[in-house]
Amino acid sequence: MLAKVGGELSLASSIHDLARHLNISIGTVSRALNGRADVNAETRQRVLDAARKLNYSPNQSGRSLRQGATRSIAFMLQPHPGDQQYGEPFFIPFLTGLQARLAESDLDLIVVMGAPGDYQQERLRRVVETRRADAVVLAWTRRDDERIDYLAERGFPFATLGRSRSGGKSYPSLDLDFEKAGADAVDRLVARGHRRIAAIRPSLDLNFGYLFTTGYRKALRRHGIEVDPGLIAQGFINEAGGYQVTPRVMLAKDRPTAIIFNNDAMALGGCKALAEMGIRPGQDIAVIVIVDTPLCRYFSPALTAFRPALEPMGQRLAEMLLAWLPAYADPGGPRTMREVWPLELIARDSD
Amino acid sequence: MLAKVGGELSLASSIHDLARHLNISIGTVSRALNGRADVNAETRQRVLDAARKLNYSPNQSGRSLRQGATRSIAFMLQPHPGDQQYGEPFFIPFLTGLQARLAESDLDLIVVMGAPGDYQQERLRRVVETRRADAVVLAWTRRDDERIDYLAERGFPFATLGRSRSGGKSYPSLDLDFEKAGADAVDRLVARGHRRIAAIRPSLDLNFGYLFTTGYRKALRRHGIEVDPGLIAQGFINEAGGYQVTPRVMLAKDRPTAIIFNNDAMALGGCKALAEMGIRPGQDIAVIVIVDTPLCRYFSPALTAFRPALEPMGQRLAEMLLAWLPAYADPGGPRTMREVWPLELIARDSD
DNA sequence: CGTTTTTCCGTAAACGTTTACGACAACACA
DNA sequence: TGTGTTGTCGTAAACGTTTACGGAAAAACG
Repeated sequence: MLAKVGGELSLASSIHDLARHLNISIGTVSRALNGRADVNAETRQRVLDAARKLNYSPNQSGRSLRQGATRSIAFMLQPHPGDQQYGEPFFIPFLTGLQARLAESDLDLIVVMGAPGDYQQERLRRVVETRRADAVVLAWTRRDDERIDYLAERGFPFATLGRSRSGGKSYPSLDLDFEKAGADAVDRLVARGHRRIAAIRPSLDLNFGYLFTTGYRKALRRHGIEVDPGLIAQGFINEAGGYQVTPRVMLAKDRPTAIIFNNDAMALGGCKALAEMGIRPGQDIAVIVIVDTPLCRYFSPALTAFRPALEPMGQRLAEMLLAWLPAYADPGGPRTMREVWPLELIARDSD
Repeated sequence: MLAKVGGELSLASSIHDLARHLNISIGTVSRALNGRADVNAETRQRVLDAARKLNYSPNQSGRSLRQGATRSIAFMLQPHPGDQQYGEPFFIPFLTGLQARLAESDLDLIVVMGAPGDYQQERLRRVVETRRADAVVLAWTRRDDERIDYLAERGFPFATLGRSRSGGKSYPSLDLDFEKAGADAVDRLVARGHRRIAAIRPSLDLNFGYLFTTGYRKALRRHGIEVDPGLIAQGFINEAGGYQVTPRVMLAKDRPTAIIFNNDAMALGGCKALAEMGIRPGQDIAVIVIVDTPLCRYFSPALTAFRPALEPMGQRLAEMLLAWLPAYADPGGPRTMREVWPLELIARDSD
């Protein structure tokens, strides 16, 4: 039963309409709807029925204002400088999980993207200061991340996908064990007889690049292999980066017999460069990718890669974040500070 | 100057604080901030200065409630049934453009994703009925799209990325000319001597799949080539779909000498299948992809593909949508109904 | 039957804005 | 001087909720 107002279909039916229709007060309607105890069972049923019939659902702006909570979480997708369009298939399943869990608690997901090179300080401020979201989720944390400093100082709730060096602050974070993956990749290659192993990675400023490199170096040393700086190359975290940079390690005095890519996009670009040099992954050189995507599986040859459980991670981080929000979780409940998830090796044909 | 309240850092400073601090009324403060004419120039300056000093920005919930507008737009990312995780690198640049333009008008972007197979009717209803967004952007429109019917019937503002068959409704939409791209691909292949041209596409229910197929068929007939159903295969719009389905057309009595893929992901899967059959794209068979991504460029051989201008499209659709929203545009301004953008051929090495 | 407790509901304030309205002073004009 | 106009600002209502509080009726208890 939508009211016709001035010839236009009125979308809104307010709690007042409902109350008037039922001949009871709006207070009672609200209490009935929100499952409060002090309302007669029969009354509640009548309210529920009427709400369904009148197609009523509470106006979110009204609720937000009254409760001081917007029921939405902002996800800050910070592009890496130098990154181009496309990219980030990585985030889609993560976001799927995140959004699914938030939706369960009736929370919306606001996505804030920045222009490349924009470090989002401004956009973040806007979200925080205008109270557009109850909390934010940060992705692609940097080793020193000013966003974290800002939020922590403000006391604004947040969670991060990825770790950061900034110490002393307490907030939920979820990360992948890039260090172990880097080490595992080396172990696997060494076990297969490789000694000259190259690494293609993004800026160390991106914490996962740093972690990966750390694992790579440690494992090499553990095997008594000297780390050759000529076998480590840094590029933009995309196809172009891998393409540009891979030839450098291949032109080292003593050619590597294996390459570890920190990223599927870099691997794709790198393999392109290899192909142009007449070098075939899986035959002439071993290739391992740290973050698996469908690309790795369907590339020819299929690329051995370390797979993250992205969708469950999204769900989990939402869970962790909610536990920190007094409005949505009981304050006494358990609150997890940080979790580091493993990457699962998917052995394929490239190494 | 943040006020300490009960030992906790108070994030909010309301318009009342500002007014008290300046010894003027909140009405004047509001008018000054919103650039109304009836406020003294000096007073306005004082307000602006104080707002900056006190770090004030208006609470969005309060504004929303009063103005009846949430200043946010919801983007519905509807997964195709059968689609898996990852996927949709396509949407990232589109979203980047969309969000950039919305941010210019101080609008936020809410992203609503659905579980695979979930047609989002429910999620859409929630957004509309709880007034969480002022408008909705639909993606991956289907030939008959119930979401469009729902929104149009409700009179809720929306725009679509992609066309739909549903007639008589007026709303802004932006689409790519898949029909022309399909035809152009055929033309190009025919010009290069091909007569047996296969097409790998998703369900015809997805409108772009339908449009592509239409263009493909028309062009073939125009060249006097009979359309062979055995050369058309339908699969899920992802790598697995292309992989599963491509062998079917290759096993036709009279083998195709060229394949057009409707999608980069399907192309990747298809090329994998081809590789396993010992068929090399660019040498043993010509391959063209309709929607270009970095994958096409960095694949070996680089895939000839039709490229969309995704980021500008995102901006444009935001623009078109805003023109339809009385709250954000002057009602007399020009309103565009539908635009169809071309896909640019990027000739590479696969055909 | 009187008192206390419980059950249920209405009243009204509050959240932070924006804005219609009116008031007042200053100014212009005749 | 009287009247009209303009410029500036304060007052208060309104947006749609939730919730603290109190009150009336019903139930429980002695």
